[in-house]
Amino acid sequence: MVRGKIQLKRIENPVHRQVTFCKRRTGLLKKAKELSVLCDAEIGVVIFSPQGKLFELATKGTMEGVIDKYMKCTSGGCSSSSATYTAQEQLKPQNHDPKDEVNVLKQEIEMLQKGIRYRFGGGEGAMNLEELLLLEKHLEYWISQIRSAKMEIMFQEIQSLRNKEGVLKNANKYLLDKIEENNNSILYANLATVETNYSYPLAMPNEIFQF
Amino acid sequence: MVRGKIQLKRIENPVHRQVTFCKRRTGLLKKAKELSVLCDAEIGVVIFSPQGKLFELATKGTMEGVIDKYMKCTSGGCSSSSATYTAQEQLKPQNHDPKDEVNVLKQEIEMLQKGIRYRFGGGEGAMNLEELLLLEKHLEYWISQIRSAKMEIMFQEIQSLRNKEGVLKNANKYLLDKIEENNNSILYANLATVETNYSYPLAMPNEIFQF
DNA sequence: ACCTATTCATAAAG
DNA sequence: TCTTTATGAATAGGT
Repeated sequence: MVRGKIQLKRIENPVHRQVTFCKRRTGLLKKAKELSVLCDAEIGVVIFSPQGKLFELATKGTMEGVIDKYMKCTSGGCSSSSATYTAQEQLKPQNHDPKDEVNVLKQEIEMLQKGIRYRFGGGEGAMNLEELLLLEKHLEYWISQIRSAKMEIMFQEIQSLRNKEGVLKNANKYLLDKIEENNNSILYANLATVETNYSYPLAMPNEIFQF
Repeated sequence: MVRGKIQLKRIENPVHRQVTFCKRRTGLLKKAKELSVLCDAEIGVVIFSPQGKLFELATKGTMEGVIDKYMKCTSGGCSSSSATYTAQEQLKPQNHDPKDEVNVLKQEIEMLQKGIRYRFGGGEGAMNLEELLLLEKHLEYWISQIRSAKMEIMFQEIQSLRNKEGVLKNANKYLLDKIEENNNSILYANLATVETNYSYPLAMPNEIFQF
């Protein structure tokens, strides 16, 4: 039985890790096959165990076919333009919603990283140092943008939770005072009835009721 | 709502198929990432939509790395560490305390960035492409490490605050109930004194003062 | 390997 | 595309 949410960290117990690897590997390949069949997609999955053992799945053909297609896509243009970004103002996103910004920037970085990997390998399209410096600066900038956008979202959440905490604490304080007040009323009510009928029998110290 | 078991065949309705593709693609990549993290496996996933659009995920490095490793595995034996991947191994910090890790990595990055700026500018110490590639990979890795360490800390804070919130809410609820109870007791106390003609003026139920 | 309480993923609808 | 919701599917931990 699943106890609590899973933690997204490396499983330290080697036995558990091995069992989980086996189960989830099966699950992953099953999901991949399902996606391929249901949606008519070509999918390649490669899994290396920590020991370096290979597990693979290629739907609609061979893994080599998938790799070839992948190479063509990353070099040519399955995804959108990989034009050079030179104008500084293009670096500054107009969008001011942090979440959108994160997604946009993630995509941009992904694209650029693809570009770098490809053109880095040599060949006619290889980049020179100047181009590389520019790209690196762009990447740095974009990474910092993503990070600060994420930070902003998380800080907002933390701030909001802290505010909630404050409100609740005040509410607690108020309620405690209220209870105190009520207790005094009870005490008072009883003492009052006592005093009017018995002259002095029960002058008990109030501290008894101080909690 | 899911109606019955899924049929493992191509979804004919194009809208449904597109939606399902989007959802399941996300799910598949998430599962792959989880498997990689939990079990320390290197995984590459390549998905081509029916329209030929590429979606990819490579854990622990680049897709090129995965493909290289795959090629080596399928051609020769799958025995682990080849020289290409020794650098990657060395990147893994042994330290598992997030805060220390952040500081260490920050310093390393700062140092490296200084080094890059210096050696990038040309002159006798200028780096060649290979060195730059290695450095870029290091930077990418370290930046991601810092980010995830930060994320972990912040998530912990958020979790802690959420817990606090829950505790305080429960406390509030409890206190409100208590007030209700006290109010009833006041009513009871008054009624009692009237009815018994003050024979036992102070036999008040202790529970009133139990907090 | 099997079981099952739980969490997770997701199809359909809004 | 997002959110919601009801339900099927995956799976962690035990046996």
